[in-house]
Amino acid sequence: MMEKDFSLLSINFDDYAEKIKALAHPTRLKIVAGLSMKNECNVTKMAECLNIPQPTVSQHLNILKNAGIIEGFRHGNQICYKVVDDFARQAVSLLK
Amino acid sequence: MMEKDFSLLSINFDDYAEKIKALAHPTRLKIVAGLSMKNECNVTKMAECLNIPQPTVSQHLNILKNAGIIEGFRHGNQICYKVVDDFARQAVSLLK
DNA sequence: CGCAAATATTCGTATATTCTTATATTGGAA
DNA sequence: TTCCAATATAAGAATATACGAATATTTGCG
Repeated sequence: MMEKDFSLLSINFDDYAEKIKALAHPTRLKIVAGLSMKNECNVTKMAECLNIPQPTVSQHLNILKNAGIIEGFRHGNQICYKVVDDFARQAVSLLK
Repeated sequence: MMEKDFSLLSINFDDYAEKIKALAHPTRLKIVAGLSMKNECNVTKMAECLNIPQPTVSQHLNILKNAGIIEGFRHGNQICYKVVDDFARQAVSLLK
């Protein structure tokens, strides 16, 4: 099955699985969906909008960051996160 | 952030997260990618191609089935699985 | 410096996943 | 019916995840 599908051979399934795992949580999916519309957002605002504690948001952001999906940019006091991964952006754009 | 994005309000993030979680494993990703090219495949062949034990494959197939991503059709002795979920098909088509 | 706001980290516990091994079920053929 | 191949299920150990609570770090400002 797999050996003969040449087009699949170049895909790094481990890397994608890791990225997908980072997206596989309602809160993180909301964060990425929200960020890919808003362009960027700081942590406190996300925590308010999602109505969950700030440390929990930071933990989710860290998971997304480690997966290479988002990056944070400091603006003075606060840190604005934005989506930097094309696959994640495209995947989230499939949601409806 | 979230409240004002009307286009996000209709998305069921819990359902999608569950589906995405089912895809968030290298083996399951390979299975879905393989099936969406091959159209269908039985369990023994998948186990051979992926080089993993048959019970492990069955367990992964069960996870994908419970998430509504694949369905199995019995052909005599064996069961052929195929992808029946559009989101999963589209998501996997993003891999490269 | 010293304080307050924004964000990150740590830790403990509860729960979920993954994989292996062993066993059960189902269908076809002799 | 009996055997074999294909598939599924069960049980248990190891590992990973999730989340709340407490604490730490960083930055800007007076």
